[in-house]
Amino acid sequence: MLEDRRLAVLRAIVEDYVTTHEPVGSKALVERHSLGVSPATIRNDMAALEDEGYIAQPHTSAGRIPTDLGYRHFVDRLSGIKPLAPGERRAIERFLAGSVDLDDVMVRTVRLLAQVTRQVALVQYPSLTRSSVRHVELIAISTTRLLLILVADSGRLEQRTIDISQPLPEQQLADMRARLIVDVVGQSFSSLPAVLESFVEHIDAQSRPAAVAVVATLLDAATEDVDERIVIGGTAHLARYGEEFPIAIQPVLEALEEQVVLMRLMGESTMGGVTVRIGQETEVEGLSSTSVVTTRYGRHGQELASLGIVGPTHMDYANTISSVQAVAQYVTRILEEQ
Amino acid sequence: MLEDRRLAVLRAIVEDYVTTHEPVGSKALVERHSLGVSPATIRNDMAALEDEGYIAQPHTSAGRIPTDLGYRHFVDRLSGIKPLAPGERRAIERFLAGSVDLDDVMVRTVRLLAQVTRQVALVQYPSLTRSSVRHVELIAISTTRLLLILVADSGRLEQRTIDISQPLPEQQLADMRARLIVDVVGQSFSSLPAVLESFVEHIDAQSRPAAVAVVATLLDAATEDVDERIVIGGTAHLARYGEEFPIAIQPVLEALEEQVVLMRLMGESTMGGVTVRIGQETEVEGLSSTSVVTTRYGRHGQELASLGIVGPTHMDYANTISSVQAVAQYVTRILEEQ
DNA sequence: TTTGGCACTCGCAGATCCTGAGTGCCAAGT
DNA sequence: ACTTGGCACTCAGGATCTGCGAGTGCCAAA
Repeated sequence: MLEDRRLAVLRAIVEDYVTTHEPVGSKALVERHSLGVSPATIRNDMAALEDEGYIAQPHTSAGRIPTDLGYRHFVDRLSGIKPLAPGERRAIERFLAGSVDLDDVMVRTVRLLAQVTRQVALVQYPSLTRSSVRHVELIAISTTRLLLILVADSGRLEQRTIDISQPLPEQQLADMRARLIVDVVGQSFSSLPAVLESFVEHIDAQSRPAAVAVVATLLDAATEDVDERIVIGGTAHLARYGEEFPIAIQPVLEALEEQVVLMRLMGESTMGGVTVRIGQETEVEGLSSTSVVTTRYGRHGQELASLGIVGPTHMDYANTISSVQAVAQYVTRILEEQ
Repeated sequence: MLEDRRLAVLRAIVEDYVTTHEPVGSKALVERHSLGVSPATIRNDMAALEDEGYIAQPHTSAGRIPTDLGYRHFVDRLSGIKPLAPGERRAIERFLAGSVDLDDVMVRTVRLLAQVTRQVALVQYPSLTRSSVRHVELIAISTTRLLLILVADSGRLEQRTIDISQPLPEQQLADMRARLIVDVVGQSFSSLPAVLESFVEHIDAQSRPAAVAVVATLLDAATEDVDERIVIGGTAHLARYGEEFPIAIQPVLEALEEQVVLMRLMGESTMGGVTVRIGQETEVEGLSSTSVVTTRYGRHGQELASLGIVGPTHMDYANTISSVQAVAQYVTRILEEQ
């Protein structure tokens, strides 16, 4: 009972702070929520909550604001995910429907996510290692230069140019291409090293050197996960707070330009469900006063990559979480149609 | 003589303001520059310059700051472009050298440009309409679905999926692909509508519907310039000023998210040389207190697209212009090597 | 045309004061 | 064992005031 009320108080504080962005006091709390007790009682509870580290005072004689821990508790106890309004669902669907290719899907998704959540949005390109080869193409663009194109079933395209020491006769190139297609199409990218192990041996001794170069380049492209691409959008939303709140935008923008940081944020998502990292939990210097909400999206049950948002710790978690989840679902659906 | 000194004063004011970011007064001016006259004289000149609209006072009893017009005059009279330091040149070269594909070149370029100029950098992907077709590929990904891949000689890749009403026999697909390659490879994208006019007629009546769909999609992809992609980097530099100066970052960030705005900025560059748009000249609401410096880059003498930076009007124009130009030159070189 | 002199303006920084929201604690009430 | 009204206390933020000094415009003399 007593515990119950305390949690109700914490919840009320978070809710009020999220909407007003101002420290919330005991009196305001009882007025805005029907807690059925007097301010003095609330004050006792607040003192307790402060001792436990869920809320804090910016200074004496100001109201309380939730700490990272406070938000964490609030988020963990978030009952069900709010379903989106039908209008919103339709808007999302329409927004994504006209995409012509993967780049287009990514760009539209990031814009959509930024717009719906009114936060900075991040969308990671589908990982190659989790995709399969839809097609591979080998083209001569000069006598000593080949162009290798990889098409993933997720729609991702990769290209590499390959310098070969000696010209490769047309027929040999055609053979190699055919052989490559047979060996590789339909295989998962992660299995390519094994699949291609003996590739070179089946090639004419004469064009072995070229084959070696091709295999090396292909494997390089297929496993290059370090360089995964991430699209960012809605950075203008950062400035919206910027002026008024203790969020210096510069460190945030700087963090968002660090590929490494982004990969960490997007990569660590737990499988299934939505991951919320609050304040310090992001473990990124510049993001210590922001929260990161991510989830995975996929294709035919396979999880391909992550998307999510970055916003101030005092965001509307309930709505944000459901929006992120909804967008992920729709992207999944769109990708399956492609 | 008198005119000469006035211009020297304007120049001095711009230079001082650019370094200190504080209104500059007559006394400080004579101290920092060897103008050989007294402050009182300078004051007269300043009054004249103010009448002509080159400088302004934020308030009575403060120094003067240059107006857009003042910067414009200063920039127009910028003698020669400063060459970069050899160290800088080498750094640029090294930075770009390791690129594996076009995406990589674009991303590296935007980072480089942001880093060198310490401003927000913009890089536009090579325009399709100004490129030629290096290769075209047509792949069946299901019985009623084709994948069309276009490779531009600039390294750009485009893909489209095509739904066909009836399955297309393998041989027919191969024929169409071969025919397409013969007709299209080496042609400029802008000539494709003419080149493909009679394509359908040379195709078996049986697979005409598919051919029609393919041609339509191909032309659609080839002429879709509205949707040109632009990479942005270094937005964190905006915040560097942000707090201290009358640049509200939000409108700038918002402007940078508008595809239309970006296209206008990048598109209007005059051929050859560097374009500088100062303040209001950008003709973009949110960018009225920023300047935009752009230039074109290309490949084998052909201008493909633009790159440039966005920064506060009080930037170091001399250095910025030469950096932008230098980066454009190196990108051009790198693209030619690919 | 330049220059020194001089009165004038006005933004800014610092100091001071005041108000009110919000607290913690205590003693009384249930 | 909680809850509650009362009360003294704290302190951030806004309002007001003041003095300083940078910088100006103008004028008369060189």
